[in-house]
Amino acid sequence: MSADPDAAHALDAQARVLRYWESTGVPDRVVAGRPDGPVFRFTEGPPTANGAPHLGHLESRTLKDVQLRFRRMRGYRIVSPMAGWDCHGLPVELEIEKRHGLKSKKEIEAFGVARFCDECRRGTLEVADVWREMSRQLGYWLDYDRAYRTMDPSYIESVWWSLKTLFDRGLLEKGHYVLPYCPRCETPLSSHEVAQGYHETTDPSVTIRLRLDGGDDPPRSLLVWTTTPWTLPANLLVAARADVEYSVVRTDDGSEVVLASAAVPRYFPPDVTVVARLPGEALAGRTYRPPFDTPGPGPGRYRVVLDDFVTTGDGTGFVHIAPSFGPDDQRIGAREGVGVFDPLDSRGAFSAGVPLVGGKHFKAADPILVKELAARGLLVRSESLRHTYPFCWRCDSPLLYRAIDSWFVRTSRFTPKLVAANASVRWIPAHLRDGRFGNFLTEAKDWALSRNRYWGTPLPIWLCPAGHATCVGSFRELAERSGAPLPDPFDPHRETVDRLRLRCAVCGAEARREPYTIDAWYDSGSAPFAQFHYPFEPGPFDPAEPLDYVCEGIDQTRGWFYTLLVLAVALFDRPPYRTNLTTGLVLDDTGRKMSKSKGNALEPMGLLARLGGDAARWAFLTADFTEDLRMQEAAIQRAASRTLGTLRHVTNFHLENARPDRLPPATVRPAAGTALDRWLLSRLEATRAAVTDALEGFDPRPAAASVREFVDDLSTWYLRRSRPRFWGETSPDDRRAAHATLSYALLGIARLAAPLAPFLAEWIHQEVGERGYAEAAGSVHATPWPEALADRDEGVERAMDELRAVVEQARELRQRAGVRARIPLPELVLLADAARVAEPLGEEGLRLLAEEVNVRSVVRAPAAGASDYPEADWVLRIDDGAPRLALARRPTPELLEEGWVREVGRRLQQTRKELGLAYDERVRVELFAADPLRSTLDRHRARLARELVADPLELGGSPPSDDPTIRAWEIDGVSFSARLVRHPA
RNA sequence: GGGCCCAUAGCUUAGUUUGGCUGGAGCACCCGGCUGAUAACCGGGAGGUCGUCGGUUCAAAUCCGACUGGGCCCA
Repeated sequence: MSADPDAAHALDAQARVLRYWESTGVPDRVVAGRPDGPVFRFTEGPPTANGAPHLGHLESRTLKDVQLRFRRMRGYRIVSPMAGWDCHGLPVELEIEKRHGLKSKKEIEAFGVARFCDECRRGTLEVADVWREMSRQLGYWLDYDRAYRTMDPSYIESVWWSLKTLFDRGLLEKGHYVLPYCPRCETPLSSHEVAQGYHETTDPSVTIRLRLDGGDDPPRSLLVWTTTPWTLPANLLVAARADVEYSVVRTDDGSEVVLASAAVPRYFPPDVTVVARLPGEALAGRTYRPPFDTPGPGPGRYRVVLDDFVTTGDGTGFVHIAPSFGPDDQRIGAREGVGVFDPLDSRGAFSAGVPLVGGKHFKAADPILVKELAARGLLVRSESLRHTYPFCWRCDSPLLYRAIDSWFVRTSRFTPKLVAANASVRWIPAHLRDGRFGNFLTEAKDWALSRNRYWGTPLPIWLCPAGHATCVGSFRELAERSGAPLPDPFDPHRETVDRLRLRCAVCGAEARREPYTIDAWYDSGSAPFAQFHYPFEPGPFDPAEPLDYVCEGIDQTRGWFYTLLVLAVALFDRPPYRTNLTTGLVLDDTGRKMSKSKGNALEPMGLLARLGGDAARWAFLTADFTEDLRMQEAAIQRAASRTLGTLRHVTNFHLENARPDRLPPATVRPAAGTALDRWLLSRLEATRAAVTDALEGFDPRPAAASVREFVDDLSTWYLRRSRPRFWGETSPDDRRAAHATLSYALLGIARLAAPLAPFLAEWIHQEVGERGYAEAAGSVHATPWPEALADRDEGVERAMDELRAVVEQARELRQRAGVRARIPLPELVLLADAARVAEPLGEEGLRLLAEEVNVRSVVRAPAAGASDYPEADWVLRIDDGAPRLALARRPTPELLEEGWVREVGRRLQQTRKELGLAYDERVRVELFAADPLRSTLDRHRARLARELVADPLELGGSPPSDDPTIRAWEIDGVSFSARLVRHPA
């Protein structure tokens, strides 16, 4: 599967762990936490049930899982661990439309609403298995078997309850307002849906003139700029601004045009003749000839009105007003009493009666109308403009703003409460609270809730002929008001509820349902209570308590994070969540947004299959996930193998040593052993404290960093300096102490890393702990979070840091002395303040130094001076003018000889390894060297033979030439060679 | 037009909250060393206008202002 051996090991271990979890039911047992523990409130933001997961989902799910695993180990009960599915809305409808070739609502109605909804219901969870498998391979534990679904009758009933609550509080009302509208889907969208779909586009940018009525001589015209020529047939007014100065300019053809003085340079050369200047006020009330002769409403139209929304930043200082096609237009139209005129049908086509463009789609009308304006001499300038424009977030059609009947949640009535609730939320990163999200709140408009669609939670409102609205808050109420029992089972989607006629709650007349569904974002915002069928069934939902933790991508600030807030405040008068962790976007390695259409998307399932879940998690945990993240597979692999791979190797090393001798793991804190052991255990405890603090604070970055530092220390210092202890080269007791310390540290770090890298942690826990993957209770994820793993000894930690710094400096001295590391030198002297280095480690500290630097002895000499160490015999490290370290420059003849034996032995050991010999397997060795090396080796023949398990070890002067089985080396100008032959089995 | 975030070596980045010793580290590169777990590790080298300009200060990567570039969101 993967070419990388480290990834291959990780995948093997992961597969083993998954088999164990699944065969013993570990996740089922652990996922909800401790039943009697304190409650940790969480809700999984429901993904759209028919979209595939992308890398951003891996990121937020990693961050969710880390926190949930930590809380479980801390003894909390997770409310709730349920997965969730967002089943309703356009995404599903579009898929079904595509599948059946349906192109409009008319065709859907012909297809049959009941049949259509049925198809949607069946089509909604088709990708659930992919999500489940992604979670499995990422190690994201959720309860998928009891996942909540926004289309379930119980869920819908809870949503109805909440709608009725809003209705009774006067927060759910009908209005006729200009809204963003998708002509393809034939439905309005809410502002947070629109927010998902802005992108760059090119539109016409035309300036036309509108001839003013009256006796001007020469005739005067207003210059008007628009990027939506198709709205000109609906023009009813032109707006100017009272306090802006306008200029009357003479044009080449002798006529005069009026425009804001600030706009003159954009349209005319500097030497143009300005006939007059006047304030906008002076133009109020003037009438003009409309651009197109279309039958519009009432009197008062086609005149200049004043409004402060007019700016001169671009355009001409005159704004064409079509009250049906813009929020400001609507407001001004209403104020001026000209009503609205909407020549478009529900699909965005002009009605048949409109000249020139009758039956044409609004976008198709643009060029036709521009051409006509040109023909009539009204077109002053025609360009195109590149700008951002909203498109339908699902079907990508250009939206239009139009006045439409719609039901609203009156969020603008409680904006201050939204702001206050948000103020108490801990946002990570913190700037979102008052920045991007807070900014959005203060501008919050009413929430356009209703959708003119089919597959969604039906709006539970019935209208009687007198216009009284009856909102139904439960199935029981529905049955009572309809006067007949509901079918059993009852599925409250359009095909059933549309048929029901109710008794009006006000006048008792027959009421029909308002034929709308609701925004699917309302469904998902209801998840904290609706997943429990609140308030109809007893359950763990507490209306007084916010969620403790939510975590999603930044795109949810206008989506789920927002709807959670609105509903929590409107229904329960409290914040929705205490901590909100928001991730940035996941970008490709060149910093572009990943998208399937660009072909630059790293596909999450492939990534997981190649690298494993822990590697993917580690990449997200060690990066700054609050920023946009560039993801490169090679970088993920590198980051993961640096820490997780090293930890895996340390574990393997331990197992290779422990198993042949059946040394049991230390499951309780080992008794105080050597300084090195005490140091490692103190570091383990320091790591425990750091990881605990970080995860308590909901930020896993410092936790992952602490684990990485511990693994570095474990591998590059503890193990490196302890090796001979594990071979039993010290004493049996010391071997046991080293083994106990290492196994205890591995079991400890496994528990600390369990929330971060659950597969590796489980593997270590099982392998080192010798649990045999036998029972669910033995899982590392079922163990309590460690309270104290060892005694912290900061004195020892500091001392070891000092000692390691001295080692590095001594190595530098050795290099300056020009003596290879394998040749022992007689002495290292610690001078001045260095003489006190690592004192808490006692004699052992000096021994560690001696071994690591390869000197016979290390001595402290606080009182000595530089003159005691002449340069002929010593290399000195001098800091601030004073010598700190002195290293004897030359080996004695005996040390030199010993060093050469080690050099040769080392090369032969390497050859043994390359031949694939087991470390205790005998080998036939012929060694060739000239004097004086030959006689040196001869004197140490017995020792060499023992270390190499050589039988026999023969020594010759010069090798037979041209024998390809002979290996030759040269060190510092001295040559030797050898032939190793394995004994026949 | 408005809001928010970001900018440190070829790449990834620590340090910015609370101004203070020669701005650390990893990858890659060059030289050398070490290695019976390791794509590990160790020493040395090369590589930085800390985006630009200005201000505050004894002292600015850090605080303030303006600008440039990138990203996200809104209108």
